[in-house]
Amino acid sequence: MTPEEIRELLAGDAPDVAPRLLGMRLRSEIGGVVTEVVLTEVEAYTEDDPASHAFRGPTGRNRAMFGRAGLLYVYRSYGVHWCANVVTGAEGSGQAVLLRGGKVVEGRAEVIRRRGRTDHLADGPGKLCQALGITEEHDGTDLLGGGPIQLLPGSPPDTYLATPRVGISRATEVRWRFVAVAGEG
DNA sequence: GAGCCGATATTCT
DNA sequence: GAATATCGGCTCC
Repeated sequence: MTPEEIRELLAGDAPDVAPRLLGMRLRSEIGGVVTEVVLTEVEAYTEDDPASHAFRGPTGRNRAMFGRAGLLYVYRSYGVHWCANVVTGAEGSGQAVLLRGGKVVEGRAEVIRRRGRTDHLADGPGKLCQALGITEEHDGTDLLGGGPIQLLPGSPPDTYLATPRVGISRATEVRWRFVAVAGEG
């Protein structure tokens, strides 16, 4: 799968794109140090979704969500953690897929150093960002343009679950959280 | 393992 | 002033 093919895939709607991100790899190269995870848990957020940051239109924080498919949207959660999303859909539509968790496959020693522990390295959105060193400086960067944060093809899981999303109070009935079950890499 | 709680930027009421 | 797309440390099983 080429970067062009991934971009084409990401131009679809977030709920369709999200499960296809499972098994793909997210790689970061910061200061010459490479760390990489395989994505195992994601959530879709769309333009007409009351739980989405884009629901009330563009703001200073969410402007990256309205860019072209394949951009990275980074926001601060609870004033403490960073969370990363892949922008999907047509430019200006305000969709994204939240990257909720992954499995470290490269640069494990560096991830342990960044996280300050040896377990639960990237099993949550804030942890995944800390593991890869993703911060506000990467907000709006292109994941398919050879930048420091890259989305690469991988092996899709054998199966995945679709469940309600986590940590939200509106539109809780849609099952737009996708979790890899087996063969995640 | 489950439940409580503090940290705190951005947005909304 | 309140809520939020969280996490880690603590307590009590």
